[in-house]
Amino acid sequence: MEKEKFLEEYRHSMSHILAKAIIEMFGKENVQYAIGPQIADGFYYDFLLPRPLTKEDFPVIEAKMKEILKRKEAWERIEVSRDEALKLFKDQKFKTELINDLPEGELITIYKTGDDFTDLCAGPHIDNSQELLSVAFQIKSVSGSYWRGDEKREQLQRIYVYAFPSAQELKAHLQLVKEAMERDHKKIGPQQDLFYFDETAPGMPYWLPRGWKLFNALLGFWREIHEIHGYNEIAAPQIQKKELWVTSGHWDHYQDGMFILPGEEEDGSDTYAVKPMNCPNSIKVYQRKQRSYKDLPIRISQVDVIHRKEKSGELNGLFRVQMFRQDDDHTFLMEDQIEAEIADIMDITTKLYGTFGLTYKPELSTRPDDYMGDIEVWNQAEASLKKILDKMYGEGNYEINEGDGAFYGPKIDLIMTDAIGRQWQMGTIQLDFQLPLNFDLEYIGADGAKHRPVMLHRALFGSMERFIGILIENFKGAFPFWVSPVQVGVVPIRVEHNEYAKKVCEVLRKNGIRFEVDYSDKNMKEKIKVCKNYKDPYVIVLGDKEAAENTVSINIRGNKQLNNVPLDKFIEMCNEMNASRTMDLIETLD
RNA sequence: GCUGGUGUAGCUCAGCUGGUAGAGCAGCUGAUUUGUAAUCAGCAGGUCGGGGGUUCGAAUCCGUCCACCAGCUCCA
Repeated sequence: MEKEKFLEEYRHSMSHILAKAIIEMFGKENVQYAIGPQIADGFYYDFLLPRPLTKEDFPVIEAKMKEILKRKEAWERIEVSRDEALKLFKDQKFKTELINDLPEGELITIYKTGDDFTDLCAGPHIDNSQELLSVAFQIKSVSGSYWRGDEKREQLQRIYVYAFPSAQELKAHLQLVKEAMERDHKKIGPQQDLFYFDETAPGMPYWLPRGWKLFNALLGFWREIHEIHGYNEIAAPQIQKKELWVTSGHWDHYQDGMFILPGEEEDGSDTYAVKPMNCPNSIKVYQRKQRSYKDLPIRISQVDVIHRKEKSGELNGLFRVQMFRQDDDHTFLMEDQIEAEIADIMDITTKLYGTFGLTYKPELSTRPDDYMGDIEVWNQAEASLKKILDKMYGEGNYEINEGDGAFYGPKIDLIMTDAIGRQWQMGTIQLDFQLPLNFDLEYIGADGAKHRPVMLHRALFGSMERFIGILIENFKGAFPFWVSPVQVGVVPIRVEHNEYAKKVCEVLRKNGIRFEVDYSDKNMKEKIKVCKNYKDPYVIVLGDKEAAENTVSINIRGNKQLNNVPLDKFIEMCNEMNASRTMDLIETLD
C-alpha cells in the first residue's frame, strides 16, 4: 500500500516535471497545459502546442526533464483563493476553466516547482525534485486526445510517459510491452492462417479453414453448456424492413451504427437495414405463440452474423470489427425470476471463462443521456441489478459506470483479465423493460390475465470474434488441445509410409480428432516445420517402425518426444483432452 | 470522425539528395528419399495502395481518396 501511494505520488509529480520541460522548450506564452494524471504504467500530460511533436522530440524532452530534476528544486504547496488562482492562470484557458468549475468553497491548492512553474493541483506531491532523481522514465508516445474527453472540443497532444521506481522495473515493463506486441492477434491470426482482412471489406474478417475450425470448436463448447442450461438456439433474417427498426427504437437511437439499404419507395416502406443486433428476431419468435407464465423463462439464443458501422479510426483487428457474431440470447421472464436467472448466467460465465483460465469482474452501467422510455422504469431496472450485484459480490465491490448503459436498459459488463494482466470488456448482461413495451409483449399469468414480461439480453463471450482475438493473445497462438484448429499434424516419413498414415488418419477421423496430413514427397523435416509453425499441439511421425508395430511417435508442442506410442493409447489421450477440455497438453504416458 | 504515422513480390524488408525496382523466406520445376524446426539447383513472381498533379523523367516531390497502425471519441 505504501509503495502504491509512492508510485502515484511520484508519477503524478513527474507529470509536472514534463509540463515544466515542455514550457521551457516552447515558451510559456506558446503552451496551454491541461491535465496530467498518473496511469497504470506511468503518466501523461495534455498540451496545446504550436506544432505537432514527433519521435525526434522525445530524446530532447527527456533530456530537458533530467536537466530540470538535477536542479533539485523545492516544491511548495500553496492554498489560494479563487480570485488569486484565476489571476495566476489568467493566460491558461484550460486551468481557468477547471478553476471556474470547482464548487464554491472548495479549497484550491497550487504547487510551485522552482520559481518559474506553477500548476493547479490537489496533490499530494513530493517536497523536492531530487526525490525523483532515481525514477526511470521514457516517453512512450504522443497522440491526440480531446479536452475533457469531448470530441466536440479542442484536440490536444497527449504525451504518454512510462515511469517506474527503478531502471530494472522500467526494463521489465518494456519487456512486457514487447511481449504483448508479439502476442498481437492481428499478426498471429494471418500468420497461422486463422483469419484475414481484405481492403474491400474493412472490419469484416474472412475466417480461413483453420480459424473456422477453432471458431466451431469454441461454438460447440458454448452450445453444449447452453443446451444444458435450457437455451434454444434459432437462426433469423439478416436484413429486415425499416418498420421493424422503427418499432424497436434502433431507427431513432442506433441509425448511425446500421448499414442501410434504401429502397425505391418515397416513404421508405421498402427500405431495409442489416441487423446490428439480434433482439428483434428473438422477440418475433416469442410473439409467434401465446405464452404462459408456466413457460417462463423462455431463452431464445442466436449466433447470427450482425453488422455495425463504425467510424473509420475505430476498427482494431478482431477486437473491433464491423461484422461479427455475438453468443447472444434474449430471455423473456417475470420480474421475480430476474435474480435467479442472472445467477444462472453468472454460473455459465464462470464455466466458459474458467475453461480458459480467465477471470472476470462485473461492472454496472447506468442510464445514458440518449435513453429510451420512462425514467421510473429505468430506476427500477438499475435498482434490481444493483441488488443482485450487492448480493453476489458485496456492496461496493464492483465498479459503476454512470451513463454507460444501452439505450434500452442498464447493463452489467463482464471485464476479463488475460494472461498478462490486460483487461478487456467481453460479455454483457442487459436488463430491458423497453422492448417488451414497444413490441407489446405479453404472457398469460396464473390469474388468467395478460402481463408484460421482462427481457434480458446477454452475450457472455461478448462476440465470438473479440473472444477469439483474446484467446489468440492469451495463448500466443498455442491453444489448448480441444480448441486447436488442427490438433494433430500427421507426417509420414517417406511416401511408402503413406498407406499406414491413411490408416491412422481414418482412426483419427472416426474419433473426431482434427488433423492435417502431408502425403507429399517432401522430406520429413520440412513437413514437421510446417506443423510447428502452426503450433499444432501434436505432430505424429510415422515410419517403418510405427507401421510395423501399429504405433505413432509424437512430437509434442515444446519439442518433447514420445516414441512408439500404441495408436490406441494416442487416441485415448486425444479423446481425454477433448472430453475434459483441459488446458494442459498431455506430455507423458499413463 | 479527430491527431500523428505507415503502405515496395504471398511474408519480412533494401532502394541515399527524382533517372521506369532488389534480397531472404514462401511458391513452382527438377534432382535428392532423408527418423523429429530450413537438402541442392533452376524458374517464376511487383500497374511500388488507387486515381491526379509538378517534371524531359516520379517508388522517391505535392495535394486527394482508400486501407492499416498508435491513441482520442465510441463500442461486443
